[in-house]
Formats: sequence, structure tokens, C-alpha cells
Amino acid sequence: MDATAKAGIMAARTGATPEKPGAKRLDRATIIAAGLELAETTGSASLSIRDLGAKLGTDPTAVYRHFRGKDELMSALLDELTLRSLAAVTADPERWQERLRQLASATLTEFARYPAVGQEAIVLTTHGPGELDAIELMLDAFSRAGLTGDALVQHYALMATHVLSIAAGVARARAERATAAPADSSPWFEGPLLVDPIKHPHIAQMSAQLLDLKDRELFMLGVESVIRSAERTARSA
Amino acid sequence: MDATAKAGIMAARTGATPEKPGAKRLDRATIIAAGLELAETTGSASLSIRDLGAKLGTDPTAVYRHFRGKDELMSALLDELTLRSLAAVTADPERWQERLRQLASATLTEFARYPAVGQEAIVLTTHGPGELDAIELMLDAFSRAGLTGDALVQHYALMATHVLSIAAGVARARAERATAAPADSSPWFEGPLLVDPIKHPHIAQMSAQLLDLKDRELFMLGVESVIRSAERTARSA
DNA sequence: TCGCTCGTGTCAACAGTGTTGACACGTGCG
DNA sequence: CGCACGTGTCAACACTGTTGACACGAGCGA
Repeated sequence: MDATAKAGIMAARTGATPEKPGAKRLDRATIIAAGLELAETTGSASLSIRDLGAKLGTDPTAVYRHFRGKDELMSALLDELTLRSLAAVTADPERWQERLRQLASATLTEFARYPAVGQEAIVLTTHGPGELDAIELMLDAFSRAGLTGDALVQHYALMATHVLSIAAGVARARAERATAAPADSSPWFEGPLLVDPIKHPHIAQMSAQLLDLKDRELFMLGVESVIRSAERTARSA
Repeated sequence: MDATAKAGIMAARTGATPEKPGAKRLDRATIIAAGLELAETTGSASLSIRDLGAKLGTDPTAVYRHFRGKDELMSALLDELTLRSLAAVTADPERWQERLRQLASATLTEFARYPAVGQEAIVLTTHGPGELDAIELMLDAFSRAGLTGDALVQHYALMATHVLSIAAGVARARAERATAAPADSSPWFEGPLLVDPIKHPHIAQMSAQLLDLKDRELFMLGVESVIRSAERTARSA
């Protein structure tokens, strides 16, 4: 009797859901995969443990057998995104500028694709393997640029904060406008930007250009700025 | 009678207590003041409507009579911080570099003081009066630098994203380390940073300098970078 | 002065969230 | 064979933001 009831429950579970049919045994990899898949679809909200459990076809609290809590789960997801971004860096190590551009661009792409995860990046440290590799890549790049000592770590830090903070901001901004199509570049301002030209003359005058700003172009502009600064600093040393 | 009762209430309200004893009638200003006071003390967590109600001495849901929801409340709090940061800009308008430095520095200070509010700034738009004033100030500064057209709006946007995103990140980072004293400048890295010198040689070599990085110095370094870029761009035009 | 509307504070409740403890099952090892 | 441990399940707790019904009191027109 007990067994038949259990079987019926299992049958119902496998049949009804639009999720993975009958995945009982979990591990970190499958949870991370499901988490990213969920983070891709959830528009604005941050993914919930209960939704994750539903997608996995298991009880939500089963996740706690593999992750200490949601923080650790989100860190793991973020580190996975970092690893993917690193994999997109294919240029020759000697072409350090191009490598930095590739890493930054890929990071923004990943964060924009999984906004619920990308938002989390304002906390800098994931304590995962991807993080150290990313730091090493950036230090290596600026080192090949000719920088050493304080200038080296400062340029790395400037690049890292810019990429992470602003990509996270873009991710969150895009997450909030759930309706918008997942375009590659979104406007930086939202509204029609109507201002009193007497109180705010500059805004009124530049309103067209302000509305023309695209988040990705702006993001890459900052990347170029740091690269140029590194080149200049190395030249003058 | 009415007047005296009002006076009594006001007097009682001004007297600082963990909870204002008998403040019945609310308005937006009172709620914003209490919200900031609460955001200052709550270490890591984001302030909750229920806590806010407790501090105000009213039912938590009374807040909804003056703000559409928590989003609008947080926007108002953030805009208040923007207004305070603007008030710290005292330099002569012609000294545009100093004005930008003052605005950036004050923003970081405010965000670090009220982390629960500062975190919210990764969403760029507060739709409040402070936001437009801040944009106008920055546009005015870069205009006095000699920039026009696309270069003008690009430098503004670069500065705005840097200040808001990174100050928000610092705010959140400091909010998480609840234990730490509210020092003016906190380390950028947390842990002891132990790495395998074979897998990550650059990190191992620069570990001392990396741990020496302070968030405020880094933040101001980015500000100077944008200022210098504006100067150079203006000079070459 | 009456009466009424409207703003506001109060209370209960709802639908969520992350998280924990007790329980039951299965596998694998001694 | 037997037992322990990892793991999924379930109920429950303590939160969160938010809504609807209700009550009170001030303001205002007649």
C-alpha cells in the first residue's frame, strides 16, 4: 500500500511537469545548469529555491544538500559565468588589449543573458576557481602592457571594478525592463527625458544625444579608457 | 488644543528614541528621515517596511499611504542622498574638476553611510529632482572642460556610471561585512589571498599590493581617469 | 450644527521568500 | 547480512512586501 502510493506519486511527478522528467539524484553540476536555465527565463525577479526545485523535479530543499545556502549557490552560478567569459578569450596572449576587450565583452554578454545571476556580481568575490583565473588574466595583460608595481594592480583593479560593477548594473537594468527584447544593446536612458530648459539647460540641449547612448557602447568605452591609460602609463615609464 | 497637541507631538518626535513614542500623523519627509536613520544602523540587511513602521511608531502599512510601494520609497531615499551629495559641491563652477571630485567623493560617503540605500543605486534612475540636478552639474562641468556633442555626453555617462555603480558596489560590500568599523576606506580584497604560485604567478607576486588596495582610493582613481580623459579630449579638439 | 466624504492609521490576511529539523528511503561498505 | 550515511521529502518557522476591509477624525458644504 505504501509502495503503491509512492509509485503513484512518482508517476504523477514525471508526467505533469514541463521540467526534466525523472531526475532524482542531484549534484552540483545539474543544479547549476538548471539554475542558469532558470535565470535565463525569469525576467525581472531573482530565481527562487522553490522554482529551482520545481525545475529539477525534486523538493526545493534538496538543493541544501549540495549548497550551504542561496549565497553559495549564487556564487557558484556567478563563477560559472566567469568561467564561460574566460573561455571566450581566444586572442594570442601577446595581444593583451584584445584579450581584455574579449573578456569584458563576454562578461557583459553573459551577465545580460542571465540577469538574475549578473546582478549578484556587485559583490566582488565569488571565491571560485573562475575568479582567480580572471584576475590572473587581467594581471597578465597589464603586465604585458609594460606595467609593474602599483600601476599594475591599479589598472587591474580599475578594469575589474568597471567590468563587474557596470555589467552587473546593465544586467539589473535589463532585468527590470522585462518587456524589452533581449537586444544586444539597450538605451541607457528610459523615459522621454522632458526637462525645464531653464533649470537644466545642458540636459535639454543634449537630450537627443543622451537618449542615443547605448549601454554596451558605453561599457566598452570605459574598457578602452582603461586600456589607453595603461598604454600611456607604460610609455611614460 | 489642536495646536498644542501638534507641538507636543513634534517635540516628542524630535527627541531621538529607538522608536518615536507617539507620532501619529505621517508625511513623506518624516518617513524619509526615519528610513535613512534606519538604513544607517542596519548593517547588512535591507530595511524592511515592518522595521520602518516600528521606528515611526505606527503600523507598518501606514507607509503605503504616502508611497506607492517599497520601490518608490527607496527611490525617494536615494534621491535624498543625491541631494545631499549635491549640497557638498561647493567649489566655484569654473573649477569643474574640483566640482566633479567633490560630487563623486560625497556620493561615496553618503552611500557608504547608508548602505541599504546605496545598494539601490545600480538602478540608475531615481526619477527625483536630485537626479536631474546631478546630471546637469556633470554636463556643466564637462562643458566647461571644453567638450561638446558626443564627447560631452560620453564623458558624463562614463563618470555617472562609474560613480553610481562603484559607489553602490562599495556600499553593498561594506554592508555585508557588518562587523567592520565604518572606516573611511576599506580594503578591496577580503581574505588572505592564498594562491598556487604556479597556476597564478601574477597574483602570487602582487598579493601584497592587491591587499593594499583601498576602495576609496580606487574609486577616486577612476574619477581622475575620466577627468584626465576629458582634459585630453578637449585639448586635442 | 448636521452630515458626509476623504485621507489616514489599523488590523488581519495572503502569497511569497530562505531556511531548518525530523523523517524515510536507498545505496554501498564493512 | 546489517548498519550507517547520504539524500530526497515534508511540515513548519520566521521573515518579507502588499492588499482589502474597517474605523476614526478633520474638513467642508448646506
